[in-house]
Amino acid sequence: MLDDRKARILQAIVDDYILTALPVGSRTISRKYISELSSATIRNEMSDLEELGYLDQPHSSSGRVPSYRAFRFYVDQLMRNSSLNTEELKRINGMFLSRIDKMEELLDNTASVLADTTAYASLVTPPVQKSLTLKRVQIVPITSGTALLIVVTDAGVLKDSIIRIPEGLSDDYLYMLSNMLTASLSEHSLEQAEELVNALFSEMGGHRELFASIVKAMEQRGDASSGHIVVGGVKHMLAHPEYSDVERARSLISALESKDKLFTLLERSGGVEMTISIGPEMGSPDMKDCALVSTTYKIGGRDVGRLGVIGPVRMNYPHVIAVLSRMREVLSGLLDHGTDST
Amino acid sequence: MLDDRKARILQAIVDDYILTALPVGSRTISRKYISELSSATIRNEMSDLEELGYLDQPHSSSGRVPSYRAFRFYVDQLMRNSSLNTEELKRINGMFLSRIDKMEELLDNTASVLADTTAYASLVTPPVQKSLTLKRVQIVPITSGTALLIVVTDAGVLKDSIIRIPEGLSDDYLYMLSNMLTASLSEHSLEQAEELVNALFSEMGGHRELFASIVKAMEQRGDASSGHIVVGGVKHMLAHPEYSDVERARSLISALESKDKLFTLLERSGGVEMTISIGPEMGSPDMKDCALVSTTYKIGGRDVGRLGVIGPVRMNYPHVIAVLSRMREVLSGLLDHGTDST
DNA sequence: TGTTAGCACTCGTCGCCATCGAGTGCTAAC
DNA sequence: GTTAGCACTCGATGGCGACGAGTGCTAACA
Repeated sequence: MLDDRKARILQAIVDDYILTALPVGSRTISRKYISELSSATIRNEMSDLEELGYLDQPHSSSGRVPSYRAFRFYVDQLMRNSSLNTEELKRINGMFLSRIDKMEELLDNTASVLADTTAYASLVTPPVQKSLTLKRVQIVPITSGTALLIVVTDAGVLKDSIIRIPEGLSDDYLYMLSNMLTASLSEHSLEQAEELVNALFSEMGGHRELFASIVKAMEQRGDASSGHIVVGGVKHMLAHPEYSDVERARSLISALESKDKLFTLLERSGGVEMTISIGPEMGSPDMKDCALVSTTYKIGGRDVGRLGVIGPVRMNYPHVIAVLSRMREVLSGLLDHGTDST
Repeated sequence: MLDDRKARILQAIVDDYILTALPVGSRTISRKYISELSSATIRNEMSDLEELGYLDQPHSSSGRVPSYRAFRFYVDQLMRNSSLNTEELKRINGMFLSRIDKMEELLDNTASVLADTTAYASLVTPPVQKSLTLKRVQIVPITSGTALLIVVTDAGVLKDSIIRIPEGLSDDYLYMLSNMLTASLSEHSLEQAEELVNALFSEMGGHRELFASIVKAMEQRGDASSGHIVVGGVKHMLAHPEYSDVERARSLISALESKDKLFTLLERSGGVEMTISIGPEMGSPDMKDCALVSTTYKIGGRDVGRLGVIGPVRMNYPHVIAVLSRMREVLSGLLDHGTDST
């Protein structure tokens, strides 16, 4: 643990570094942040902080740069809450205004707003409804051998998929079957669906493959990893000096285009309300000078998806956290009306 | 028009420039491409070509760089067809192998393969079915005030959207209505849908708003601009030396993130089978050192969507064209089975 | 008349060096 | 324990000369 003065100096260094991305010197701290102390005193403290692993020195006669450990400490102990100004609130609330019918579009919008208000890159996962309550199941024939399985939950129709059906089933049979499925699944969660469908099958008999493909489609449905991830605001990343080196920019963009990697990144923090991963904690070497702040959003009180912001390690954490908090509220509110979909 | 020798020299210059991205000198041409001519002769010709506007000279004692006009000429007159090697064919055909149920996923895959085999960025638009034949229409209730309108065409279910419905309609009424809609719309095109729905309304009477929202949803459906665009392989762009300048990279990525811009870009070339836009032809100043090669893909013999490749102006056009041609065949073939969807 | 060898000239790139200044560590005085 | 002072470090900046790729021009040649 650091004593008060060291913590205060470390905070000043991190604050300044977040602002400028330049190594911070003792004189700067003394003049701009802690005028009661002379630069010499601060120099001594900085020397200690370096020894403790909180600061790095790019070369022996330059200012100090906060290490990953300093940011960890900053995030855990030093950081103060930030609040949004009215303009930012207005922009976020603006998402309410335009009626959005398609989930796809809502996610794209969310990603843009998130990226533009933070000036970093953003990640948004579509909602997964493993735990959502089923409202209705309907099978709509497409061709003679295929049909569309539509699953409506309390959060709207979140996805739909193609299933194979035996040839020669009449529309009315499928309609009837849909009604029976709806009757037996309604108000249950997707997790319970499999056994309920099987129960219905053993009761009704009939087309084994049909029931099997329904079960399979529902399983896929609950599996979040099949869903993709919306990425926004990559352009903002290139504006930060840490990416003035094209090689770095390239590997970052590479990482941001690998949806799988992003997915495990978001998934790792599970349902935790607000998670921060910094530098090496990101796992991937491509992202070792990035940080990710992510949060969940809810439908009907249950976590169904994640919002995240990826920025450089020296990102403005308090602001990002404030934006994310607000966004999750807005998005959760929007989705809880249960009328939006696809 | 250029005489044979000038054309040959221009071709050599463009070829070399495409390979190296460096200004090309007369000696290089003489040694590597046209050994029957001395560098001095080529120098004279190059001087002429510069006068004619086909070459630029970055500074007075450096080699020549092909101008936009040279690339136009190259593309229109000089370029020879290229064919794909077996490895590339294998990769493209690999898209067939994994059974893909979701349109979303198919498009993502297409974009990745397209980007990775060309090593440029790729664009893919989802199919639009203005001209497709309707097979079935079904209204699936979601909540008491909303329903999902599902439109099945000969290319599968391409999209579906939420409509408002009057409260208190029974499921069976909607099912009946769906069957009537299907009966009257089936085998007609989406363009004709509006009047047919209106005709059905005046025949049946009843819920005016319901019919209105069906018409509205179908209109939106046919409107391609509502669909989004899948972009892939942005990482490849940063590997090219023209984007070693971060500012340029930033404005390119900015452009690639603005789906609207991309959309008009693709739309402009309408249904033309293979279009090439070079540099200034791209319209946007953000993309003035890019080129776009784009093509259509078909469902049931009709153009429904576009594939495009965005690269630097000095991109490998013959190869890109070969890849695009093959991709459109594969994709069209895949979609023509009519069983893939959402 | 078209082609080519030769040559002077241009101009960007690279490496070298001196200068500058931000920032440090250390010492000595307060 | 704090601070003023000072020598020192080291990256950044800018000037300078050497280098070389490439040019345009001229004169000789087929």
